[in-house]
Amino acid sequence: MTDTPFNSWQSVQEEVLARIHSRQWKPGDLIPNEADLAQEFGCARATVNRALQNLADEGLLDRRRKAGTRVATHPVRKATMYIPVIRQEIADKGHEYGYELICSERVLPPTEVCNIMEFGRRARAQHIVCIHTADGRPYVIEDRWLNPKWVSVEEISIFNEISPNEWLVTHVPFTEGEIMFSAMSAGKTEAGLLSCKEGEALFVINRTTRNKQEAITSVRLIFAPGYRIETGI
Amino acid sequence: MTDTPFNSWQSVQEEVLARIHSRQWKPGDLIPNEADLAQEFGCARATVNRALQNLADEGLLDRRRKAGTRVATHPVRKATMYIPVIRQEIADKGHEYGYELICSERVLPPTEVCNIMEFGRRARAQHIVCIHTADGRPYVIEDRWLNPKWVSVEEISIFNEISPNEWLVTHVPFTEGEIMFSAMSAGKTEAGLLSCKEGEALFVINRTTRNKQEAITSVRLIFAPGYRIETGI
DNA sequence: CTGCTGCATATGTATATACATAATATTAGA
DNA sequence: TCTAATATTATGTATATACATATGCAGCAG
Repeated sequence: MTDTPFNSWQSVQEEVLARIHSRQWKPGDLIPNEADLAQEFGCARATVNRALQNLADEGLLDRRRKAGTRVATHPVRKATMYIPVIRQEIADKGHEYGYELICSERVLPPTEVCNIMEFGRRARAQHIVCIHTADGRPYVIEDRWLNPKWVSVEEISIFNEISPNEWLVTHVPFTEGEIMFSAMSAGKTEAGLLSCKEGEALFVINRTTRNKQEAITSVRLIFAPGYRIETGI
Repeated sequence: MTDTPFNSWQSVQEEVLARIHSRQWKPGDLIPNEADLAQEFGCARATVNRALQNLADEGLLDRRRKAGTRVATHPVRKATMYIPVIRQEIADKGHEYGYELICSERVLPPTEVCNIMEFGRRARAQHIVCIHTADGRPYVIEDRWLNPKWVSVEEISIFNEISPNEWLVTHVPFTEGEIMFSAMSAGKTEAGLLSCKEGEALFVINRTTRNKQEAITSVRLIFAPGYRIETGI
């Protein structure tokens, strides 16, 4: 029985969560409809709606009109990773940030990059390789292709001072993109830049950002050995 | 000028997004308050509120009472990864799923596991190693420690038939947990189980789930070479 | 038995209103 | 001038009401 009044959507959400966790409502179960819950909790339907909708967003409930609300059978583990600007990430860990431009050239991208960025075969693009360091030690290689349409030739010289990673965030807007996590073995190049042994396992993030379909940039971040990315669920 | 009526929170959100993307409202800018926007869009403040709140949830806006709403300076790239049950993941890719139990033993966990799970030093725990296959080829090693408090001795025999990964989802509730992505080199054991070469780079997911602080299980998923996890931003 | 139609129903959303809360800005007091 | 009390303001939320929309299901026609 509930003698406390559920007068906030958060408290309703907590109660619903408690019932799920206590298995009073088991995965797959149909739970009472909003109107009934509102009456039971002594609040408005809108309040219950807010709570249930939020839980549905988080993947704990499945809701369908007319069919009602049920506890998700496979509570999809949704992990939300926050991907900060690299300088920030290093600073947050309490290390001193460093940046070095390794290479900047305007060349024909490899077909792989052309495919991802949906480039014409003949168009040159800006290729930039740089490295971010933490307390002087290599932290991550940033290997990036830029659509020249979005970054003028004059602007490119800025990358002697500031990393594309950081500059782009505040200067070029994007509407959508893809991100991919994977692992690779250090080749000769990576081993050299990251001062690690060849063959070591490296964590890799590939990211392409677009503005209304059109690719702005595609980057591959190759982290030094031992890097890991963590979050709560 | 807006001659179309913004009579749904989605349309308001789109308009706001458009203004951000067009840089009419630049990162750091203070945008008009809800009441003014409501008037401009010809809708109720609640509708504007829903739209802005949603954008704030996605990290595109920063909102503070009294201070107002501004465009996020560092639009934190938030990547949401959906981590399905392995069987489902393999089935979704159109492969035939297979499962094999490699080892099941009740032993003292290594200190590393004890620390993560906050176990006593003397308590034995259930250790399970199994492998998931796609079309007969090794897909991922599941190396798991179970808190015996949450899984009875009788229940353990079920793991001859069904993977802990799958069984736990529907049988043991959890309230929170941590997840970590990293990379490792294949040792002799991993190479054997995944039939790959020693030293190959493998993608690794570590996950610990808890119920009200208390650890239920801690698992390490070691994927076959080439595995990657992707999502949109 | 099959397929279509329409009704009942649960969720989804818009609105006006009212008050709560946080945090800035202002003012009064020492 | 500095500090503390107070007013102002933008967002946050609860409420009742109304209507929109999807869809399961029953009933009907073929």
